[in-house]
Amino acid sequence: MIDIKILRNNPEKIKLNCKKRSVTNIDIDKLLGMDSDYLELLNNVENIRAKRNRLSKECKTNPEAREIVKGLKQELSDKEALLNELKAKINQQMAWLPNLLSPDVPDGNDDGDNEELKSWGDKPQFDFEPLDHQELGEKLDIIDTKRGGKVAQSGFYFWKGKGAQLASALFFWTQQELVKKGFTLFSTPCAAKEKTLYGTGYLPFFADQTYQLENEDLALIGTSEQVLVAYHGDEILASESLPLCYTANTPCFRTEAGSYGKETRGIFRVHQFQKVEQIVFCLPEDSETYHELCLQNEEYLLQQLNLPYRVVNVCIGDLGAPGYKKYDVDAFFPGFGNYREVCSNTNLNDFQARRLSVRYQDNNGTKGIVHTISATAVTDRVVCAIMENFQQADGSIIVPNVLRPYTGFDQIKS
RNA sequence: GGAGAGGUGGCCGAGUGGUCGAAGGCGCAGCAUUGGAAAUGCUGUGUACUCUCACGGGUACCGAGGGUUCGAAUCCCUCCCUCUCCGCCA
Repeated sequence: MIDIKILRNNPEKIKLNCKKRSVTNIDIDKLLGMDSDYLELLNNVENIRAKRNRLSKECKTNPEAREIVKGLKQELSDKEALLNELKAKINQQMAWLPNLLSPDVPDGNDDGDNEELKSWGDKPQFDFEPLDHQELGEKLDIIDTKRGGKVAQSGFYFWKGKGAQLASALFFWTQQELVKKGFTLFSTPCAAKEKTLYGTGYLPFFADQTYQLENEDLALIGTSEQVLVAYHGDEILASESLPLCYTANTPCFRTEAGSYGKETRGIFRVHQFQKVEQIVFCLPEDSETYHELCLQNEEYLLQQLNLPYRVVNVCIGDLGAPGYKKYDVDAFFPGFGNYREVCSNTNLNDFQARRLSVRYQDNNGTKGIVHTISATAVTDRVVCAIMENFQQADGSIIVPNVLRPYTGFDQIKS
């Protein structure tokens, strides 16, 4: 949520931001008009209430006061109804305003315009034609998308046998590494109510991505970010307790409405995947630092796995509405022949925290709204990257050293 | 699923129509006392919105929403949530 005071004091800033982000469904001038109507009416209503409260105290001794207050009732309730209506309309519009942008965010329309910041690792050289993870997975009988479709739907899949062991090893190892780095591990609800999704900015912006449960105010989570950030909703955190660094390993459910084509081959874009997440709550002045720190963690993990990757600074057109600044980390997928996104790391600024009312207070009593960072650690996509990068001529896959203590084997072969 | 109890400020807890934004306690902060601390004493200590250059006002909030009333934490209705016991169960 944008601070409405920014809108009042500097509407041009908000207009420019909307223009940059190609937001056309909000009429800022109309919104401002509604807001000033609202403030005027609010003032009016509060004055009537003040009069009522004053006179009510006299009613015991002064029967005339009672008649005057009775006369105010209808006017007050009419105006209150109008006030509520106006407020709801304003909130509805405000909810669609995208976050402000960091000055670091590059211009651009889509992921092709993202700015590459660095790359790490050597792309593997093969003296054979490398396969993609789907084909490898089928040959080794460790990925089963066919039966995923049979029992659930296309877009669901099974990890099987050593594939499942490899995936479990990756997730467990990642959790351990993050805990070593000071993150608190959570096991979370995998369903969340509307307020939670709204508070984290997934509603209204990504409404078509959520699996809604029938006859319940519940949807399957699209990411543990939704529940981990909302965890501190309506709370005031002591500033000395910050930063709070949280992690969880959960399934993530996404309808992926409208995703077809080559990008969807294999288990790259699916309805359910597993993700280890990094969430940080911090003081506003520290969010840049922790945004970078989460990136370092992502890089550390990929380096430990020895996966070549690049880091990109995501451009305006590819940055979701709640984001203030975002880095993607793309691992190299030899079977696909290109880099593909495995991590995204977003500084959300106070956008979520304002919606959810997550505040801090320091020893002087100064209060403010915290900033949140939401960053991937690893997902199933990283397992796919491991498969494609460490495939051998005979179709087997070498397990990265760091995972061997958790898999109990160093190679997957048919 | 059945039966019961309950939701009040950071926490505990009083409060059944006006003097209640809310006693009392704990916690926290400041001051005094001390070599320093503990203990003790005094003082202060909710949130949000809004008006005002400011000092300082106003409004709202006792789980949520509605109703009754001149006036609701308190009465009525609906919903949500929590706890206890029984049953069932991964």
